[in-house]
Amino acid sequence: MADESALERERRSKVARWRAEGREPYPYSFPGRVGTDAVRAACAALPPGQDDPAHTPFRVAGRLRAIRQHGRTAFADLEDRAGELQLLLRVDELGETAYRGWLSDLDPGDLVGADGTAAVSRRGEPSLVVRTLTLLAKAIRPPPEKFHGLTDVEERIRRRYVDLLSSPESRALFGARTALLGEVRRYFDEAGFLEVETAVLGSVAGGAAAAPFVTRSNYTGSNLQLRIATELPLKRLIVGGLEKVYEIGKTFRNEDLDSTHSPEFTELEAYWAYADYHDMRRLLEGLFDRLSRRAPELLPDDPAVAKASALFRPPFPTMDFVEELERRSGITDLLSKSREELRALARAAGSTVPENSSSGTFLDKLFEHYVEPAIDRVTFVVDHPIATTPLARRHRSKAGRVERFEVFAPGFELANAYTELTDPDEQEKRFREQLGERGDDRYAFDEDFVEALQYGLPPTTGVGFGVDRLLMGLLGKPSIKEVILFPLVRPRSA
RNA sequence: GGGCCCGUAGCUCAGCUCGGUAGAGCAGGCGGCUCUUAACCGCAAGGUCAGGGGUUCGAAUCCCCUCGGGCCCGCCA
Repeated sequence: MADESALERERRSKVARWRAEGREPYPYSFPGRVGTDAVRAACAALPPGQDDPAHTPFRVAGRLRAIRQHGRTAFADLEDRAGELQLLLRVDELGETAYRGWLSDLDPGDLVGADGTAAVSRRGEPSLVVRTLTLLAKAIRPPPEKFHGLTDVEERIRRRYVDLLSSPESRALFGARTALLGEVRRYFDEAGFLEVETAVLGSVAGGAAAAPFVTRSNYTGSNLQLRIATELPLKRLIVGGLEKVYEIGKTFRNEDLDSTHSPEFTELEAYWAYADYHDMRRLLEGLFDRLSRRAPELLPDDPAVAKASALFRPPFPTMDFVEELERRSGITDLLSKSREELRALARAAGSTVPENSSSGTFLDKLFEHYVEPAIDRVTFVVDHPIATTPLARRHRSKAGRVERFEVFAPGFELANAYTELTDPDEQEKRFREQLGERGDDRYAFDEDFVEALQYGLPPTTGVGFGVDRLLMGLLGKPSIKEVILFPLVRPRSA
């Protein structure tokens, strides 16, 4: 890569030639252009082989994808965000000198503007008969091969811009991501939730069990952590009387990247005062229903999307965590098992989690082993044992359980919701229990949060879910990297 | 952290099993062609075979190490 390729030399010499002729290969602007869809629309009324008799002028701009020369006529495909449009270059329109000049100076990948009139080719392709071309930026590097594009996963991630410029499908996918996020926002807004932004940097990352990224503040002279969840600040806002809040933002966990985990991911959490987890379930079901209808509209050409998003249409099956686990594993009386017994059962199921893990971890491992592989549709798993989380409220009728549900898609967990624990004294006790059982200082005891609860947290339900995973599920993508524009990669070796 | 697999021209790939000194398509160059759309036809050009080391008369090919990536497992919500 140190030496530029012969291709680049060739393209640079074209830039030099351009400048030598007093023309700017990288102009400042190109006002007045319309989308290629406007020209296609004007072509809709024309029969094959016909130029627009009114000669209505159009100005378009975009990237050249392919150039097909036929001696005294040539075709070029111009692509903008609205789609692709065929440019028709004729010696008769441009004159011999200009025609030859353009064909020798232009390459696939160049950004060009074109002025001309609508026409439909004899083969029926909507086209623009070009009167004037303008070079808007010369591409020194050639685009990927026109048919296969960029296929190497690493290259698609490291140079996402090349993936995007060469793949309309990729652009459509990330466009759909933004549109679906907009749909999520509208849904929560319409339901009366206030979108808020809480701090990414703080002295203690809490609300989940995960290793944080640590950074340093020059101002305070102390270490700061990047948030691992937004749960605790959002509940403080409920204490503050905001009643219904949600946040969509990046959350950071200092872990490996794999097909369902990314060290930085987009999380949505929502908290709703005076409601419980049954209400939250209904709210989420409505959201899933809406997204499952929207996704195939956004990507109508992808059959995988239609199939995957159909899984997000209600009604959803419900699984009782304890009953389902007992049924599938043959274990009886699960809730009365000691930590040692749970550890032995987890080991027997093939788990290698450390000796000193908590009861909750062993229960999670058992569920993961016996139940998760059997989940083949979007499923609500409900009423987990208390030991699995310190933040959910005890179940009002099932002993030894909390009011919690998790949503599972085939292959991964999507969402986690509770009727929140609001009693400050029990919250403090539960924090201490987890801390004591695990002896792990990553479960930082957030005293200020307990103090906030002492001012009074109304009855509240809350949910958190990974937006990237939701998109994977809706769009049928097997890897989280497919739905994140710039996933973390190691630096390339020197 | 463990296992398996991959890295060849700007891009997409073949060659590696069984060692003999690198091949195609696209893109680019030159020439031809007034309706193509993965346009077509002809000619010429294009390579630190990821990097380093080893075995060998000879290494893209076999062995070892390093880097980057993929998949699975582990860890981690």
